[in-house]
Amino acid sequence: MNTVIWWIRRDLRLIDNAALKAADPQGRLVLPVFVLDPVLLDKEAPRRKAFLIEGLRRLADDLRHCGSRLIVRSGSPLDELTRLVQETGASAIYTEEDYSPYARRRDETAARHLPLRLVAGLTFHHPLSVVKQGGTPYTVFTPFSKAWKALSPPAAVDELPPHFFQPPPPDLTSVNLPPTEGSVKEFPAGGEEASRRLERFFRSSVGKYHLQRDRLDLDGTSQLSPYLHFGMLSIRRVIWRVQQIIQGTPNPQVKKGAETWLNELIWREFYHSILYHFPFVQKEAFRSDLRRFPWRDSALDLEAWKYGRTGYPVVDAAMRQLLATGWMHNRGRMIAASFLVKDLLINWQEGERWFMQQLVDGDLAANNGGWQWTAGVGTDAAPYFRIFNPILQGMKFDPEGDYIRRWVPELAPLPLPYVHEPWRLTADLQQRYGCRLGVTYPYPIVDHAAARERALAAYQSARNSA
DNA sequence: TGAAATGTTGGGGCG
DNA sequence: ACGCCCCAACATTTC
Repeated sequence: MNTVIWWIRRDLRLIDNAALKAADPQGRLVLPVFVLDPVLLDKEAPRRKAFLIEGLRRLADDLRHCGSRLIVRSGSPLDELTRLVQETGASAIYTEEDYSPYARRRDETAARHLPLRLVAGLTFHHPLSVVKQGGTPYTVFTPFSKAWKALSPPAAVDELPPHFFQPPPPDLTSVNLPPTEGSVKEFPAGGEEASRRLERFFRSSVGKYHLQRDRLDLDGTSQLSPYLHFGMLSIRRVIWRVQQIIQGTPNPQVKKGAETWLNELIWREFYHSILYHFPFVQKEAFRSDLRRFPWRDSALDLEAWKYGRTGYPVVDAAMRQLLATGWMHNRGRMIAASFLVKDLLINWQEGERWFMQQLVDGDLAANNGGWQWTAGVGTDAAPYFRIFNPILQGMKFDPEGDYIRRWVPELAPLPLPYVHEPWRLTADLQQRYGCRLGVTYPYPIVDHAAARERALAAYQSARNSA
């Protein structure tokens, strides 16, 4: 019987998996293989590693139920796959194409030595198919999204996993998955959980998404990003479903919410496309005129930001949510990022690195794109003078202060105006609420009004000297 | 996917 | 009744 390998990387699912389908488990002996690559895993953030390993366990269970077995190997993918092809006589290796720079180098090398078949699936539309006349890529979101929407969608989705696999030969060795040190309790891994969340989001939140998505104190977002990052959920299936809602709903509110959410998914597609076409953004700013910039070098301020001790409640709440859960509300990401870059004037790449170390959904394309956007150095970036006021952002998107109280417990007793501006507490009030400024909660590490002027001046001079 | 500064308007208090 | 001023509310411009 013809034997092929399904090389699993960021597509940890059986439902609607294009690479798996191309491997054809109904017609051939498909060997599901995951290679623990030390180049990737040794520097992977602990939380993402735990999420990945747990996801592999779930996938192994799912495969067992389909009569198969997950083969896990450890080492360089090229070596391990070469060995597997020799051991099994596999005629082809099917795998989902990954657009990140390391993955592309790895796969190019593998393709020179092995019968590698790359199958699209990481994004709904391949970055090469959303391009301008003449084939040049878009660098501005709105025209990108227009072109994206004008494309005809890929083939229909498989809503069920393949029922039956040929079992791999029993003597084929597989290493144990490493033990996971502390799972991510807010995000149980696996396709089943991902599907449950998708259905819950469609049932209860998508219709209000446009109204609630920016509210830090509400659960208005889908929280699907970790699952999409590792392909525990098919982006194709997700987008199919949301398009069905947009076209099928008689309710204009639901339609609006679904359209707004789809737009966010298109941002994901956009940043994957940017990374694909401009891989250098991993290392430097997209805009060459802002690559040399007078960033401040303050280890102390950076630490205060990382651990939620800036003295600005909404920033600290967001940073502590990240530290505690591995996830941060999107509005929080923008506020915290703006604060690091504009108020502290610290290099956006420091923030990018910290987010990647902490986020369970950390994704090179999306995280890098978001940071470059905030810093105003990327494609279609926020203008340099767009500086978030952390107090106003807090009052607007956490109107009752509940998000702050949840993540910054020392501010929990404070009533409304003070929870956003604790530095305004008089000595008497500090006494009453058990909040001692400079002791239980820090004074602001910068004055926002002054920091704003400083940032404007720095960006002005960088523009002038470029 | 901002915010602050500046400009404009119009209602009301008041001499 | 009238004109003047104040200022809130809104609009526009600027960073």
